[in-house]
Amino acid sequence: MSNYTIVNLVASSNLGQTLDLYNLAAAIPDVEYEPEQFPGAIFKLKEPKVSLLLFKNGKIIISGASSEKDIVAGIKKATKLIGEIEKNVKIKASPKYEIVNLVATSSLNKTIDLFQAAVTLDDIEYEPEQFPGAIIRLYNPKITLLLFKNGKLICAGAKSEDDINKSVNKIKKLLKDNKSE
Amino acid sequence: MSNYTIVNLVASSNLGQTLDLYNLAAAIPDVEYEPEQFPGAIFKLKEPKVSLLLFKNGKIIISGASSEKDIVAGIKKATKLIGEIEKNVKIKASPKYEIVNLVATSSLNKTIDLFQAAVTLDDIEYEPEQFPGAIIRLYNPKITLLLFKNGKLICAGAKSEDDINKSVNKIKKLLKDNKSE
DNA sequence: AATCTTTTCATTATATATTAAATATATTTA
DNA sequence: TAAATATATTTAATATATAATGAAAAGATT
Repeated sequence: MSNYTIVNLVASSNLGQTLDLYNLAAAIPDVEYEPEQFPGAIFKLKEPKVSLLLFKNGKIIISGASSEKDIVAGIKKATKLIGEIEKNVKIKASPKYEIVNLVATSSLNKTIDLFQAAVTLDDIEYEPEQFPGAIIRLYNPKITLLLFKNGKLICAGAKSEDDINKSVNKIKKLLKDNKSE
Repeated sequence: MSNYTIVNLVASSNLGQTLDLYNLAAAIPDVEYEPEQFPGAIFKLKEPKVSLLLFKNGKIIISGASSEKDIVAGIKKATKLIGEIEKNVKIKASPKYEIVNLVATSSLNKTIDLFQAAVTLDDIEYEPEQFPGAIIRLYNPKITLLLFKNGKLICAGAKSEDDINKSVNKIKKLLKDNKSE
């Protein structure tokens, strides 16, 4: 089992009702809507601290949570506030949603020679001038890792915690012999 | 007496002989000369770690030292290396030089409300969007201070340590009543 | 059919911005 | 033609921006 910390969850859901985004933005101070800039309205909640993207067709995206609990709480709270304006929108006890992206941090607990890693591994990009971390792509599970020379890493694109576990274990194995002075 | 740390000394001196900068750059690897870019040649020493600007007329500028000892050592070492190329240049036991700028850091040991300082003091500029520190100009001695909200400050433009002492004491007095929450 | 727009989050390194001073060139402004 | 600014060197302080990753959504643009 690997050690990691989930730092961001992104989920999609559907309110099942069309939304009048202009109306919502006018009625709720925390809703920003600039259709010229982006077709979705932005709804920022303080507690739980998550951001929602609201679309005309009722689909929504929730991001910024670090647990599924906050995803659910965020959907419920937003639904409640939206429901006060748009009468057709109802709060559900167990809103359906799908986790589309999970971002986590972890550490190999040793410094890494990224130049060496760049020649040892296959799907790795390392351009220190452009970005200080190396970009490693794994294909099963399909996730992308950002690896830094102090051994800290970011795992992005996971659909489940199992994906994170597998990829952290995989990269640990791949870099078992990486030695930095 | 105030607490401060000298972080940079700039001094000017004169070798008393004209220099062939092209020749020096060709003979000494650490001398860079690009007349299109700057009329002086740049001579970087590792020990002591100082940089010298060499001009055709023999005048030189030494910067990067944190003590006069390093200024003297830097002039002697550079003179020796230059003397091996330019035979007229001689090493002096006590080279003459003038300290033209002294930069020091210090601290008021308390956080400062820079917005409040900006309205309380006279010759102060504070534009946080542009630079996080406030710029304070003192006229006797004529030095400029950069003051940060954590109380740390930089004193630039001093000709002597006495100038630093006086200005740090002065700003301490001026900000005696500045209270930050 | 791609790519851009926006939101979130961790990570790290680098760049920017500012100050003073001397030096000596070129360029720009008045 | 005189004065001012640009070039380059050094040094501390600090805040902010950038770079890159992934994913969904629905528009506009290429």
